[in-house]
Amino acid sequence: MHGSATSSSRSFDAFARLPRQHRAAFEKLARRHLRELAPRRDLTREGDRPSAIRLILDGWACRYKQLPDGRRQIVHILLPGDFCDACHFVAERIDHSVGAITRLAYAEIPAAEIETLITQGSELLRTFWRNEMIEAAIAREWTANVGQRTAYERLAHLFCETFLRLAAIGLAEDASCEWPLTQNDLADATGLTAVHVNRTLQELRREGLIELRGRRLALPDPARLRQVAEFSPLYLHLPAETQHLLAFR
Amino acid sequence: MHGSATSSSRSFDAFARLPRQHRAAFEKLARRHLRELAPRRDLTREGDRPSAIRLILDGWACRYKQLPDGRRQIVHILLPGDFCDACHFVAERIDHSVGAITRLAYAEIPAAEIETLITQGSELLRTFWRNEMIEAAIAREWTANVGQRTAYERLAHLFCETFLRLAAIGLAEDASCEWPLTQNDLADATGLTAVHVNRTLQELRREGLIELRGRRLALPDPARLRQVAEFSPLYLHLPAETQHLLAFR
DNA sequence: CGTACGTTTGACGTCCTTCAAGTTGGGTGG
DNA sequence: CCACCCAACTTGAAGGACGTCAAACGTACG
Repeated sequence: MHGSATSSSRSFDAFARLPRQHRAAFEKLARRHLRELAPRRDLTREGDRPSAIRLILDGWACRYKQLPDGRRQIVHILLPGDFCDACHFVAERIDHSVGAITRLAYAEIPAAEIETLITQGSELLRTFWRNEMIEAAIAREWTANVGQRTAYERLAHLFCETFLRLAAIGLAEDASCEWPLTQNDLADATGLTAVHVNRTLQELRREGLIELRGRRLALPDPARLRQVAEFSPLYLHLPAETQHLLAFR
Repeated sequence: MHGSATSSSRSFDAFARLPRQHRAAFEKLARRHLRELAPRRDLTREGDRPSAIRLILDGWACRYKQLPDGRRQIVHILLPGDFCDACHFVAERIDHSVGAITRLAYAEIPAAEIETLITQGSELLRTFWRNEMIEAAIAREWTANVGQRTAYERLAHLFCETFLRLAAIGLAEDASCEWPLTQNDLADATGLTAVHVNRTLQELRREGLIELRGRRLALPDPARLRQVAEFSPLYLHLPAETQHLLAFR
């Protein structure tokens, strides 16, 4: 049972990262612009003109780039509470696609409404800027991940990052979380083939670093996983109070 | 002769990307805060607290991430006119390092001075946001580059991107430009070894796609290079009037 | 209950790495 | 002006991580 559109949305606040004075207004707007999307459908296609700001309320999505010859690279995983096209005011065209991994619930807030909020103070602009900064930071880490680490380390790193991000928004209990990504998705995210991902996952299992079946991931030994991955969470720029989660600090 | 601190700074305007109403003020500030740095020195180290906004006036630098065991990944190349720590207001700690490739001339503008400018209008905030968005876009493209392309395509792509960025700021003539990166740097930027970079460069030369010696790069057949690299410049978000440069549109 | 999708396995090939040894060339000092 | 030096570049041989191809197996869902 992956994140159905309603099951997990109770446990966290998708608006928590917005400036305090805009939260209520934003939530009200969101309620008027709710949308849903089936798994494996595209939210955004490369070349689209941004026309609204979308906030993911429930489910997983991914940013990906597709080369002309079909090779696909997932470059970011979007989780509940993430903005998905916050570049409305600063880009003419979107340079990548966004695809739903699970069933998705999101709010699609028209540009004009955001514009109004922005005129009331620069906090929102800073929030979007900060969002963009964090995405850039994660993208840089992914470049390093794919460029420098072995398959084994690469997968370990992806598990660390995603698990910690989930934990930070309250979507992980004890040491386990949902895991809707297929081995194909993992391959596209790590620059490997599905076959090699499969063999490497088996190795991670054999070493007692992950348990993974039935769309669910557990991390029996987070400290060692983190060490294997050479994972350091600084680049996620998580709020201080979430830094202590599990062995991840 | 790479970009010495003064040689090439005449030909372009480092402040061109700033909002019109702030350009003059910015330039004045910059003149009061000029700095230089020797090649191969670090401008910023991972973990630093951002304390000023730096604008590169002349020379090349790079953002890079270093794993605990020494492996290094260059994740972005910084050229004249680029901001180097525009994250002052949105990050507690910097999550990567910035190193000078050539001798560097830059302006280091204290945070407080920027803060003053920002209170005069939201244009500057949007500019920084847009900057961050473009860096994120480039970082995503690099992830795809390292994750999906072969060594041959990867290097071709890096040449396309960097050449076009240089051309867009007037630092490329006919079809050639400075090229201060060593084969070691290229290796760190592409996730390859220096040995394999060397062999792959020879192949690119043999195919008539690049000429590279004495810190200078020429692209005899940009259209074919672009095709080999599957390069599409959308993600650079260059102003429309630069899109036509050479065969790159 | 069948079908489609995801996962697993095996054999084999290759792109890229590793290691180790030259060679070239720009810069510096005698 | 030549000798020297060091970094950058080049070359070869051998090995390994990961890719490709093809088939079989498991499992969720209509």
